[in-house]
Amino acid sequence: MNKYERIAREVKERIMNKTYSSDQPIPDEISLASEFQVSRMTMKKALDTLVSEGLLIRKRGHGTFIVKSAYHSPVNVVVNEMLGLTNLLRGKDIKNKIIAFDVQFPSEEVASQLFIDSKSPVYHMIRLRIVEGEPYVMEKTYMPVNLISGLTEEVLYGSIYKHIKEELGLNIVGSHRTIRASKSTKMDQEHLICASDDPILEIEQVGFLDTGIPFEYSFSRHRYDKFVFTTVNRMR
Amino acid sequence: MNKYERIAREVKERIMNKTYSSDQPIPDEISLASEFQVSRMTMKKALDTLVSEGLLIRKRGHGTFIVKSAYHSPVNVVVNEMLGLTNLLRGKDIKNKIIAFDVQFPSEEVASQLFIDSKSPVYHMIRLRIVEGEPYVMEKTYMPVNLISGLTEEVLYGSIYKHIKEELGLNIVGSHRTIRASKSTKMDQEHLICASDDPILEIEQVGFLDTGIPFEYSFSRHRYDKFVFTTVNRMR
DNA sequence: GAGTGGTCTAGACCACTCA
DNA sequence: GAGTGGTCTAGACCACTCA
Repeated sequence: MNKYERIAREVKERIMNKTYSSDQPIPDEISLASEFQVSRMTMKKALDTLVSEGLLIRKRGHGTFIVKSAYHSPVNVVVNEMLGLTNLLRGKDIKNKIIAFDVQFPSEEVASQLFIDSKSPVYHMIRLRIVEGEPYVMEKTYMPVNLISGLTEEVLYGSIYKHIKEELGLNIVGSHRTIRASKSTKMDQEHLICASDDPILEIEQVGFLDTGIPFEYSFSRHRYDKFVFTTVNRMR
Repeated sequence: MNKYERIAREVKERIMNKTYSSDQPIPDEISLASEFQVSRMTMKKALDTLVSEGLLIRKRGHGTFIVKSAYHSPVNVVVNEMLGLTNLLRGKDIKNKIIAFDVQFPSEEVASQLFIDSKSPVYHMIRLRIVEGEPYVMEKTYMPVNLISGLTEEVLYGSIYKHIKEELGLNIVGSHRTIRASKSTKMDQEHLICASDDPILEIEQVGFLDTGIPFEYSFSRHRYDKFVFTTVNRMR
């Protein structure tokens, strides 16, 4: 582990166990750098990671303060969902039901999001993810055939992300997401077993690889009572 | 403007106008640092800001790549909503309707989120924000009276954030948010003029100051057809 | 082995805050 | 004026990737 990661972990521990009181600033960068025997830049980097996690606030000329609401909740639960549901809910019983699986030419929208042309085929998949016997989310996913090869029903019953990482050796690094509320459709009601007036939390996502190339365009429709999305927002 | 900001802006411009092709990595750090006549650390910092905006991907031993989907959408539209609706929709005609405005002792949940005790009074406000004549969002907000003083109906008709910044001289720096889909209530239907089966996109937020102290706990209920939330997600 | 980005150092100067 | 964090430098060593 890097120095700054180790130090960030230690400082976080001190915040959480109240070694540092939230009534006053934590020690200044120079003192901390000296205590941990690192350069000031490294100390700053350690603190910056805690700032981006929403635990600390820094103010030039003033000091570094603990964000009181940091004590509350495990923050950013959902940021890891990019790992794939299989990974996010590791240890739970997850079953997949395949509702659709075919290959097609992309619509204009799909081609545009995946940066491919309209004659380049895509996989089209709809899966229902069932967690501990309860329907959780229905995912409609498009992936370019020439990038993500070898998808089979067997893969779809397991983890597509695992296939991409382990079989294809590709690195998934991020996504752009749009989150919205939506009315439930007949199809939602049937598969997610929800009432006609139950809303749906929809996440539209373009996932990309470490080459910057998009590999998936998907719509995940979640039961409104089983899913929330959390973020930390920091102004400049 | 700092060097790294100026350089980030220039590189972003080059990405957008296709000076750098997305088919191959952009020039390496050392070449760029030399071109811009800065140290490598500063060049790295400039590129890191573009990575966090979702425009670039970096891969050790390999290079720095353009994220193709970056060309698409203006990313992170909503991150700035912390500025307050008045600021976000600057130039539009925004009217506020005050549905409730009183002072009360906080519930256990409110006291806990605001880190105050249950005998410390809070403002309780419900406002309907009307944009260009159309109801847009209904906000229920709690603020500690001993921190955010001087709220009046006049302030509520304008911008509370402006009051906090300009009259009280406090600095708003961030928030923790939870986003969910919700059924519409009778009250939503009445004020947001929506149908009984229209869903609501709800954002629960704890906002905090540069001292780390929470100053607001709010629930914003948005019409599902007028609001989406966008994020950039990056794995480590 | 050559090229890439990641981390780290030991300093410097500066902007901002408070007294 | 003393104390704080923000930026910047000119180097160093390293881990990773590809050929």
